[in-house]
Amino acid sequence: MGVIRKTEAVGLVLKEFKKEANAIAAVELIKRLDQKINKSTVYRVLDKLEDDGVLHYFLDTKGIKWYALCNDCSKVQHQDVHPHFQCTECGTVDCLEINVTIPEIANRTIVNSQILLSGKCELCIN
Amino acid sequence: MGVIRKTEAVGLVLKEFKKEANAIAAVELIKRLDQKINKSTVYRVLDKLEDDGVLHYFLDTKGIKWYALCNDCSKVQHQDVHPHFQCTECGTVDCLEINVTIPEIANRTIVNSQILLSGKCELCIN
DNA sequence: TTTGTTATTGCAACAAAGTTGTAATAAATT
DNA sequence: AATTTATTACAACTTTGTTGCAATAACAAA
Repeated sequence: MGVIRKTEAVGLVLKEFKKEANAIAAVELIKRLDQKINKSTVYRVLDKLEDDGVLHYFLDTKGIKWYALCNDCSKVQHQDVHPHFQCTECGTVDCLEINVTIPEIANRTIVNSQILLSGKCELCIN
Repeated sequence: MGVIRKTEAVGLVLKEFKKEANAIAAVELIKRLDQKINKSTVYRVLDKLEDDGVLHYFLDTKGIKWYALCNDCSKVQHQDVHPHFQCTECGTVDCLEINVTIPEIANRTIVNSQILLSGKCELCIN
C-alpha cells in the first residue's frame, strides 16, 4: 500500500531525491537522514513510494538496495525497466536511458529483466 | 588466491555442482553440506573456486549469491558473461546461453554487465 | 475547534547472509 | 618422520533489512 498521509518523513525522503541527480542507496539515505528519521521508517517510506510509482529500486553489484525517481510510472505499473550503471571507482549509480533488447527464449516466459552495468562513469573515466 | 590443496571440503563442494545442472545458492549449499563443512569454509572454498575460474557467481533478485560451473574460464579471465534466469515460481536459477548486446554508452567504459531475467521456467510454464 | 480514527513513526529486538580472527588440523613437501 | 603452511572449525561479528508494538500525528467528521 502506498503513501496515504503527507508526513514529514515522506517529505524529507522526497527532498533527498529531488536534490540528487543519481540513484541513492537505501543505506546512504538512512545515514543522511539519521537523527531525523528512523531507519525502519526510511525503509517503509521507500517501500510506499515504490508502490506509488514515484521511486523504483534495484540491487547493485553487492546486492544492496538503490532507489531512483521514476519517470512515467504509476501505482498500476512500473514502466522503468532501463539498465542501471554503477561506477567502480566512485560508486555512483545512474539510470541509463537506453534500450536493451532481450531475445525470446524457448520454453520460458520472461517477465522481468534487470541489467546492471559497471565500469567508469563520466567523471572517473579520465 | 585459488585452491592450492585438494581437501575434502573442495571435493564435497565440487561434487554438489557436478550432480546439479543449475546454479546453486551459497546459502543452499551451506544447508546441504551442514554437518560436513562449516559455513565459512563453504564461502571460502566457493571464493577460491571462483578465483580459479571453476565457478562463477552472481546475485539473484534478492541479492543473494549463486554459483554455477564455468565453461571456458581460467584463473586469468572469466569468459562467462551470460544472462542468468530465475524462475519466480520454483526459484531455480540457470545460466542462459544467449548473447545480449549492450550498446556503447557515451563517456563511459562498460567493463562488466550483469543480466538477470526472471519469469517462468520450462517446468513451471504450464 | 475539538474529537475520533487509524496511518505512521520510533524503538528495540530480530533475521539472514556473509565476513573475520584465531587456534587447531591436515595437505604436501623435504 | 618432520616440517611448513594452507585450510578448517568455531565463535563472534558486521551489514542490510524486517517486524511487533506502543506512542504519535494526519486527517476527516462532528
